[in-house]
Amino acid sequence: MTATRYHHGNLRQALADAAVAAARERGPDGLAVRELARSVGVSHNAAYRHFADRDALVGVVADAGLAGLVTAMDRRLGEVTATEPVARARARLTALGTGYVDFALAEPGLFQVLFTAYPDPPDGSDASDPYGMLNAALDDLVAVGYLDPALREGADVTCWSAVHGFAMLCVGGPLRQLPPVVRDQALAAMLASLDRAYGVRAESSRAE
Amino acid sequence: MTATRYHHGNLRQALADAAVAAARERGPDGLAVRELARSVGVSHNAAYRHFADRDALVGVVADAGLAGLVTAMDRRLGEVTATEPVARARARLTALGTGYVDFALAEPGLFQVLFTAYPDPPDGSDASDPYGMLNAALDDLVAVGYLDPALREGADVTCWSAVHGFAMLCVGGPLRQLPPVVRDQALAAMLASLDRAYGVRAESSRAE
DNA sequence: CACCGGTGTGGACGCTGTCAACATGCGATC
DNA sequence: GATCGCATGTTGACAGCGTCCACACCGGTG
Repeated sequence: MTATRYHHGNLRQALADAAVAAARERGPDGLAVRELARSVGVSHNAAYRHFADRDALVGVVADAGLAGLVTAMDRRLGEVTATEPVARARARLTALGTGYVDFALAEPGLFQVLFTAYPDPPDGSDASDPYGMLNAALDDLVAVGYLDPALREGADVTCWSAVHGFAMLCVGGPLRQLPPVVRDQALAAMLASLDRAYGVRAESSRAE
Repeated sequence: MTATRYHHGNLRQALADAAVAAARERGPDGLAVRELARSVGVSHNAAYRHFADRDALVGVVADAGLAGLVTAMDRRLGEVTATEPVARARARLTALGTGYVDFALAEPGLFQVLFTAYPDPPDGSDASDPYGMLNAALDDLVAVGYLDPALREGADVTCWSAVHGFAMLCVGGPLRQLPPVVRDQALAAMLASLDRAYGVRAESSRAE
């Protein structure tokens, strides 16, 4: 335990912890540098020895949120029991979406902070990033022959958009009052729609 | 012209106009009561004769945003030329989505303000409300025989989520840097996916 | 003409983020 | 082992914010 190292404690970590706690309870607006400093028993401005400005502190909370999001998605991924390749790949895509919304609903404060300060444009190939996880799942869906390769491009943005929009509408958005039961049914219907949209061969996508 | 009626002008309208202008240029954070008062040449606190608090002023901007959103959706609706009922209903749903994103990208500030203060839970039956417009389009899709009635429930939330999520990710979100061309293609792909998901008969939605 | 109430003003309080100057004490150096 | 430097923490200040209160104005009503 290297708790009380320097002058007082290891302030940086203490502030980060307090910031995450505050964000969980009161969302993005609950993150005030002065109040956090006060809450860890240190005078204002001390925080500025460890964080360039408020945004840097928010960034740390965003990182924590991102980690939580990944964890929630991983948890759902782990619950997939199907072994038949196609069924498994489809279930895994749905699991990712469910985990995403799980996190948003369980940690609305962190979720909101995360998307006011998302750690820069994801390249989509990092498997420890939500976007990377999604891409991997979609690639897998192609590999097992369920997703038409012609529909692969843009599928990532489509899936992310659907799930993200659902979360945003339900967390502080216009659908915030939706009863949990209805909400869960709507989510299931949405994920089923995506599954359906991607399981169909391209010839039926003729427009006009 | 009833411009200078009372003491000075009709302050309420002047403040509302200034607020909308500020929101357009600098988003939700650009809405400061004191600054708005200053910008219309009146001392701070004067605004409090016309708006209970800052939230009330933000609400006015949100209303303006909502109106703009409806206008953008209506515009796209008006561009639909198809006459064959099924093709027309499908095109109208896609048009609504396109209009929604049009507005978000053209007026990111208003769009963001709108969704930090959405005028209370929409009941979905008002045809001058975006959610109502969406529901009407979906009902129409059922009426013309394209959308399976069994899939109608939840379709509203699915469509709204997809389009809203796309807008949020592209406006200040992780996908804010997406090149416009790629962005437009992704949107088209998403709308096509929704169209596909709803045009398919239910028997293919068997899971597991 | 007097007055009353809707409207605008000025001042104050407490909160915020951030900068500058000052104090403190750990750890490396002589 | 004493000393010095630098990272760390403190105090004070400034500008900006939202909001409350007391006061000033002025137009329409009695």
